[in-house]
Amino acid sequence: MKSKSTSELKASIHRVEEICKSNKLGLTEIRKQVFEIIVKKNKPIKAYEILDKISNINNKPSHPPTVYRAIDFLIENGFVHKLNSINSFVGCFHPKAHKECYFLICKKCNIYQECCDDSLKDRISKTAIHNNFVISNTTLEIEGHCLDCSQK
Amino acid sequence: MKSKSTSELKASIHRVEEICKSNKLGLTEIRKQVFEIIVKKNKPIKAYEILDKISNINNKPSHPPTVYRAIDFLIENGFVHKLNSINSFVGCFHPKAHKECYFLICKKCNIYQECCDDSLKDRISKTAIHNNFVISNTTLEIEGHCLDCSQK
DNA sequence: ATAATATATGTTATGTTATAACATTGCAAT
DNA sequence: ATTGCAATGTTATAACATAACATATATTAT
Ligand SMILES: [Zn+2]
Ligand SMILES: [Zn+2]
Ligand SMILES: [Zn+2]
Ligand SMILES: [Zn+2]
Repeated sequence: MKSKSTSELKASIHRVEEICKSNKLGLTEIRKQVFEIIVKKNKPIKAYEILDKISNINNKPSHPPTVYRAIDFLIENGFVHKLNSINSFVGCFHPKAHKECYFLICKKCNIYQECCDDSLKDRISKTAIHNNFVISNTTLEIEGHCLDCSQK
Repeated sequence: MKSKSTSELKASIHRVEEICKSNKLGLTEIRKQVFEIIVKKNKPIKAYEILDKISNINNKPSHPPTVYRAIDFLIENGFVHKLNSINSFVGCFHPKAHKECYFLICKKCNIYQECCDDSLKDRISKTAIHNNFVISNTTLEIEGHCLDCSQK
């Protein structure tokens, strides 16, 4: 459950800029700010915490729709994920590389780990097929304690 | 994605009563009412819909804490699951038989299917072990369309 | 360049989901 | 009877999210 280095964070931001440029996606100032806030936090972050930070950065109060719209854009384009079990958002460090990924979330220190496991994806899609079910979205979130926190 | 018959629903309610009796769990009137409302709905149900129904049943307004407390009791004892991706609750039809189960949720007709798949559980727990992670709770929710709805 | 169009943001208000805090009740053990 | 405990009632508010409409900014067509 390693945390991200500064260079990884910068690379992540740069990658999003590139993807938006080449796909003609409007990465506006607000959307960029929201993405940066999310990846720099490096832990699951809540919408209203983002709202506070945006307000501070721009020296004027922003409002919930501003933040939620930016989040929607980022999620739609695979740059950010929502963790439904904790109403929080995290940056994706391998956008466009996956459809389903899953998350280990430490309840104590709030650190998280995004994982991709093809065999897990396979099992899930086999189950879906077996049930004649067409998947549009998968939520797989594992809450518990990371090594550090479970040893304390 | 078959729906439950009346007898299955009754059996489910009866089973909870038995489990509570033998485990000395206080299945109070309100808790029982909430459980019945959830299983009879037979689709994911929202807390405030339960609240309305409880108020009607008892001919007096109930309040959110009443419902949320009952839900907490039912979840703690494995009788009910929360679907985090849609802020809704469903009855469990095999309580005590599992730790992790997962859900196929149709976005259109709102029907759901609870599944248990040992190989899936195994994969998840292997990932957790590999990451030195101690699981306390797993959320696996698959949204999409059921056979009927994807054919329409 | 100008107008038309689409996209994004600002703003106000409100809807939805969930919990904190404290009072009251009912019941069982001493 | 008194204490203790578990559950519920009650009031208020916290936390999360969106509807609706106004305004601004960027793109495109003329
Ligand atoms: Zn991702
Ligand atoms: Zn931790
Ligand atoms: Zn279950
Ligand atoms: Zn359906």
